[in-house]
Amino acid sequence: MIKAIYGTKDILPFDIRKWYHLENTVKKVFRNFNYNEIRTPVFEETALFARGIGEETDIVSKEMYTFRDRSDTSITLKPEMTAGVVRAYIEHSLGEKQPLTKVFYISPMFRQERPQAGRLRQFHQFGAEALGSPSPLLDAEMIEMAFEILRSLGLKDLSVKINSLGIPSARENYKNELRKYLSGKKDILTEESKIRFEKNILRIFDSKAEQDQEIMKNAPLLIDYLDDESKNDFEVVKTYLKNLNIPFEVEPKLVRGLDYYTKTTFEIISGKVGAQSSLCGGGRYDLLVEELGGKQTPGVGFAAGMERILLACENENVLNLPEPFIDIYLVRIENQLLLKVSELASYLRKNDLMVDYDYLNRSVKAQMREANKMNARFVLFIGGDEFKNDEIVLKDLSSGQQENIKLNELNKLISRVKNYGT
RNA sequence: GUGAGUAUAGCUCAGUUGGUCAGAGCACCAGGUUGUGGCCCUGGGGGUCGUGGGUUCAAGUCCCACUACUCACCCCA
Repeated sequence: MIKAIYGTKDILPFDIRKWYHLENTVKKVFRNFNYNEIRTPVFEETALFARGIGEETDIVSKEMYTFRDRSDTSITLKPEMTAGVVRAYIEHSLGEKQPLTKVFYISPMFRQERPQAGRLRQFHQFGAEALGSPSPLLDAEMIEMAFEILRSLGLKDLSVKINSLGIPSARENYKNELRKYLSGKKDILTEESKIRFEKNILRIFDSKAEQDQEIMKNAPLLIDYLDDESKNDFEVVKTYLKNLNIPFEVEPKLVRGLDYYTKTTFEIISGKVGAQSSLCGGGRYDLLVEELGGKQTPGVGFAAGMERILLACENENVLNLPEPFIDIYLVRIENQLLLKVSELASYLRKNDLMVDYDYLNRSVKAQMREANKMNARFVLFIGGDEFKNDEIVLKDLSSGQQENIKLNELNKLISRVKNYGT
């Protein structure tokens, strides 16, 4: 048997409602903030991600689905969306058409990691990017949108963590301080962290190993070494968040693993989804557009993991979706009336009703069971004496009441069905 | 890449120290007076117990290998 690729999941018909619900919530919130959707290809030239995300990052160095196509071009399935959005922004000169570009996306992403709860190899993210303004107002807006989406889904067990990484020169100064602090203690770090010491010293803060955490507890904090501008912007972000009643914690050890972040970074964590608790993360990236060959353009954005959010919704039991139903199930009393049934179904469907009927030549009883299972509001009987008198029988399944309707008065039937429950 | 755990019907799982152990519930199908559902009752289909070896008179039940899946590390959404 051929099975789905390791780390990929089918979204089956009875699960799709959850996805529609999530997607609709996402689109609604983004629309209210006037973000428009952008769709970029699922694959890009490998160089885009290598330059955008950073060669040394885990994503680029060991998690990308990279292959050569028949023209020997190195292609990569997108592991995140920001690089592609920025590429499109530059390629289509969006910055020339309007000073500020606000976009959102909903898309599958691909990373070859070991799957576990809340982590797949093909997974889905929604997110937003705002390009063209350095204003910390937009940083706060990103957090607000993400929080608003999660909140309107009904999630409660959330915590917002924010930090500032500062501008690169300030960060370099800080890294030197950190190197000084760690130089004498290097030997007691884990092997992993020794490598980080060389490659990306900030990431040592991410380590969950106790011995590392013990050492890092007293390490100098980036937030104390920020440049004045970053410090000021960070204060503005906090002021706005407070004003918006969004609870947050400053987490000085929050380090984003992508190279492009500057200044504000943030993360929203759920206490209900297992080890992969980060539902969304993002931050400012004022140097990325230039890095990818565009004009100097500040940007800020975030991405959220949809599987994780749905997991959180299930574990918090907040997804109270209405039962699916159909309007009418056509029950055929005599099998030779199939042609008439299909004609009626077609007519009713054209009148915007959800209609189904039996395709398996089953008994009336079986057809009724099927109607009940599909949560049909009405059943329409076709056949018998009534049909000989040009009538069909409409039955309201919740009350059990039936009424005969003339075949030339179908409008009456349609309005009856459409006014169900009113 | 590292570690741990699991693997019995479509799904969730029982199967005691190896000897009627191939089961239950749900789901599915058919019937319960010949044209009408939800509840209930009766019956039915469906599994070489992940795969391959081994131990034994006898193996879902013990041992080994392989494969798949799950969780965690790592990393991130």
